[in-house]
Amino acid sequence: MTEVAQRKQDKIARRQVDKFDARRTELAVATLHTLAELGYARTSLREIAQNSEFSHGVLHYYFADKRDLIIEAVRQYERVCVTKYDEVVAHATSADQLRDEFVAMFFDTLVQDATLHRLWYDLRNQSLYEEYFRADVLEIDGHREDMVWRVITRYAELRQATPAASPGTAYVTLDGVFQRALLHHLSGNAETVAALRAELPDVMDLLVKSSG
Amino acid sequence: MTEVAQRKQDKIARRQVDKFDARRTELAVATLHTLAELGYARTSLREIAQNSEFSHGVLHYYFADKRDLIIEAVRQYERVCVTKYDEVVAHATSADQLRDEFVAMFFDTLVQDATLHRLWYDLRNQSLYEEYFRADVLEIDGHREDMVWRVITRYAELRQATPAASPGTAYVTLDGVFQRALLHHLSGNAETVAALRAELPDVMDLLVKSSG
DNA sequence: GTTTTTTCTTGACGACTGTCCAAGATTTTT
DNA sequence: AAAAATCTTGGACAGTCGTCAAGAAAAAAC
Repeated sequence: MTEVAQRKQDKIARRQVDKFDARRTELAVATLHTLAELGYARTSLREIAQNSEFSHGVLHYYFADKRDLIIEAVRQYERVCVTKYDEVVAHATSADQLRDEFVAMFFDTLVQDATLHRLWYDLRNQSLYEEYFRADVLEIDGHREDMVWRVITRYAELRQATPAASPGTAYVTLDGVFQRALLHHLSGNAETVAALRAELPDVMDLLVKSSG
Repeated sequence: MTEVAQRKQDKIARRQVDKFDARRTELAVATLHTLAELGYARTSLREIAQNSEFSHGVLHYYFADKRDLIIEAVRQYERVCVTKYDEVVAHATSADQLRDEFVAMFFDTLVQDATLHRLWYDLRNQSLYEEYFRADVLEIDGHREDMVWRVITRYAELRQATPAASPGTAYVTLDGVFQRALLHHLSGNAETVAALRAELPDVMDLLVKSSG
């Protein structure tokens, strides 16, 4: 085969791979939405297919089995949800501003992306029972911790203070508040959510201490 | 009917009810263990029956349906797990002792009752998708918060300090540490668990402040 | 335009699910 | 000892599940 023909072949092969991957991603996104709506326990392949424009059989053309599909959906979640607060951090010029905008973003995504967030907690928990996507969960959890840490260190910096807790503690605290707010939001308990919102600035201040 | 005969009838009726309830409880406990082992998504009635000494048909004699059974299992969980730390609180005579024994108990139950704890988080999360046992979940969550608050207030008292956070914040923080420790424990990540253990005293101190 | 390759649909499979029920076993009451 | 009430079994039921394969449809290559 000539060099030119070889290059042409490669280009075709690459295009096919790209197309294949694009469809995989498309189906993984449909899976993500179905999971968010129904939860891990109630999501079937036929239901996923109905949330796409294909029939259920196609899923086994693009994925080895259900696990393979769910792993890909988890990775889609990662791409979506782990840089939410970075623009707030980059944009804020004072501690009060960062705090206020963080709180606003926190409760905005709580309401806006509630089903996606409950899916995250569902998946993290399922990984306690089945190992097959645990590695992805741990990776995402790490990225979430990093994101929280960027917020807290920047907040401390603007306050001319230092963090009062480790990255891990800061993460589980804010994540705990979020989990609780999500539970009460989905339970229709608006006043509890409002109380958590009013309290979140105090929680942030708890995580930094004034003196260096 | 004479008064005596009436009383006798009542006694019989009560005995029957007691027996019925005893069997219900027995089956609910078997359900709880099956759920802890397999998780909500993978627990079937036949599997539950196999973890008891009865056949699967009997479950519909004592419970209206699967939901009814799971609700009862959730309530069994509540009876088991929400007074763990009270003896530590009652027994401790110094802040250091309370802190050390709390940490010890914390990581003891983490390992000892790991499957039961992961079930709790699973059920709390399922209640974000289905409403039918959400009330029980919220009640249990409240009891867990109360328990944590008893620990923290007593710890602050012994330290001659006051709590630095609200009951809710204190709860989500310690519960967040626990969730994270559980995840890494079940992932076989012993050194991360050890790090969380080493850090837990600092987290407790974060939740109380020295000056009144 | 025809052949080849890729993509997708449809229907079937065996296994499993919650639910219900007829029948029998067991216990309690008379 | 007979009768009645209670308890338990095991199988049938209508669905649903993940998986797979044969063939239709579409796209690409020639």
